[in-house]
Amino acid sequence: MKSVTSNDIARIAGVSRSTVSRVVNGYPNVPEKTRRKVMEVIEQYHYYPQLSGQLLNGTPSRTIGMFWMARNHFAVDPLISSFVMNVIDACAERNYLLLTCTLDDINRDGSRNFIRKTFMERRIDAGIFIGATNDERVIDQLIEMDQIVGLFDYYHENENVPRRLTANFDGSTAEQSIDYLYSLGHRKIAVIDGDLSHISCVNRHEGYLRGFRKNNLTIRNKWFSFGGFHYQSGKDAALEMLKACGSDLPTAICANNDSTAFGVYTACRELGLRIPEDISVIGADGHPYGLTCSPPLTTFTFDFRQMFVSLTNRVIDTVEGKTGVLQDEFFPGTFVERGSCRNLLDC
Amino acid sequence: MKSVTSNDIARIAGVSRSTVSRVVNGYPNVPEKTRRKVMEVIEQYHYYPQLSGQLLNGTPSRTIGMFWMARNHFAVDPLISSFVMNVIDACAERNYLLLTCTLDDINRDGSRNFIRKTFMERRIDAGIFIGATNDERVIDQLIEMDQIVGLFDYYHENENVPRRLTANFDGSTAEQSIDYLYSLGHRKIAVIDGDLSHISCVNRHEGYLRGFRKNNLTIRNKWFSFGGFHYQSGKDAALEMLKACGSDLPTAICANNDSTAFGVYTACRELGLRIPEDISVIGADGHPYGLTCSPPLTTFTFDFRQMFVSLTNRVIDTVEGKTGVLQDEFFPGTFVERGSCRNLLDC
DNA sequence: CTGAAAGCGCTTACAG
DNA sequence: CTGAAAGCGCTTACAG
Repeated sequence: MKSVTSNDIARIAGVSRSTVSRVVNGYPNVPEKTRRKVMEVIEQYHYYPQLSGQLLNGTPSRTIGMFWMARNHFAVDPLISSFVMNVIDACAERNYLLLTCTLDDINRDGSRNFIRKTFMERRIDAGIFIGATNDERVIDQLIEMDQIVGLFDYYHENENVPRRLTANFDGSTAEQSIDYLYSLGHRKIAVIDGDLSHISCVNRHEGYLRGFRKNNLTIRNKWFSFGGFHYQSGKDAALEMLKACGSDLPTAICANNDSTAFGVYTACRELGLRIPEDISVIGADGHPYGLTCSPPLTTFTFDFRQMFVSLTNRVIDTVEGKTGVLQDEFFPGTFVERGSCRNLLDC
Repeated sequence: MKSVTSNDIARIAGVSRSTVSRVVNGYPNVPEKTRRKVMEVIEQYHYYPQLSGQLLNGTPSRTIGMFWMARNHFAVDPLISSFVMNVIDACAERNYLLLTCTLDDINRDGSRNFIRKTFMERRIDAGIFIGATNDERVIDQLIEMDQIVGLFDYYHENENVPRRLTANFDGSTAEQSIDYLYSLGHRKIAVIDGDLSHISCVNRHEGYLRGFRKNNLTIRNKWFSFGGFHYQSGKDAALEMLKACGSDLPTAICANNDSTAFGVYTACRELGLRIPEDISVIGADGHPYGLTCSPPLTTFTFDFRQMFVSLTNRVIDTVEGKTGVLQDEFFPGTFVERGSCRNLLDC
């Protein structure tokens, strides 16, 4: 089916293509009578201007990109899956579309090229990245190429880099985790760190260290172990760490995030350790499973909806040339005491 | 920054735009030496052909649309949020992008117009719909306009409508729910139906009725109540129904889906009814919360990842002109017995 | 093997 | 208020 063009509408309505364009774009210099005549034909023939012609004339695409730096990996996690819905909603509220894809392996040049291509093709007015490591060079390249980039959990030494918007976790929750456990009488505290190529994990790592020092706690190497972001890595790291401890077990474990904490739960169960009777666990994120797991997980919740809605709006503000847009934003965690930490002072 | 065009590349490489185009598109009739020369210039200047020019010549956009028939509504549900990640992954595997948006109110003409516009602008090669009601007329309009449409949970009287691909639930799980409860000795069974403007809910409703008839159970009006898709509607419907029952309570409740079942849990808790001691509950879907809620929910699980990956692939196959694509697919549920149904015959 | 030319559908000064 | 014309960046017959 040949689609109807502005030429067809112009011919049928008895005007020029210029006038059709003026009507479509709502320009004021068209008398009401002409406007009505043209609109009637447009509606009758279901005319919609094609994107290609508009793009060619520099009209913005009103589309935001969203790039996931891994594939077949996020759908299993309800928390991470919700991120994209938040961004979709936020875009839609501003009358933008979201164009998104997962990258199969960001370390392949093909993936980086694909990202650059999506920007340079002018498919999108800006792009948001999830899961970019601290040293991802494609980010810098895009900024150099004058592209607008939004980053979730991304390292930056310099604030206020033009066209770069960030949303990050306030890392002080890690220190507060140690304080809290200390206040419950815990002195032998282990840590399951996350993947330190992500800034949130680095910040939390340093927060744990501050907490240890502040409370004069011994930092034992064998109680520090490195996980990732996810359930399985938390489970593996906890199993390895707890087995290596022999009988000299920690009384509490700080997990880098809630998904990791759920892995710690499983590891403890496999080793016959009860939570919180034998060992306490504290997480960070506010994963929905934390409410219903057994025992419910004590953690710090973050308002992810707010984080993504704000980031998306700041990206769109920048696209639209607004000034004074807040470029770098840190979001605080809220402590939620549930049932996974034992008070040793009650004994 | 003025972006570099095929004209620039042609000039610098000392060839014509035609040759640049041939190199970019990998046509065979370019000698290796010319190809290398042009590729060098392309890489040096970071040249990427703009979408607008290609679109204008009829090149497909390699983009699939995904429309959510409600806004600010899905992010709260981890099951529904995962749908989009599955589609994103499936598109990415085929080297397609996903363009998606939520509609604020499908009953406004503006929303329908926005959908038509997104297709007609040629932004997308096809579109997938989530949450369309049985009688959504924009679907028929799109098919009439030769667009390719993928539908999740959508009614159809006629099979094999050209360019229409569907993914639906096998509705027999509802009948099996009744059979199962009957086998446990339940005779007083209530039903919380879903929103009957969605075909899955209609099919389940009819399945329940078949189950009642088959097992010679009385269908009492006051035990049939109508919820929606979500937690709150399930809770409200259950509260109303249970209060109306007075002392003549059902021994079991079939919830249209798991989210509704969780609402039933809350309603029962508020009324001081224990599950499964006082009342049994069975759901359908395989919601992740069903594993960790208390008691774990007996349900029928569906392989949503498979449903969405298959639907996406069939849509893309159709876009690419493959023949013999399976148009209408039903997916079976798998019974998973957990802890929410009591065996009355054990007493 | 390769270039000149036409054309895809739109918008925007420009001229009237 | 409105039309003719130029131009946006690409691809594709066509001619050589």
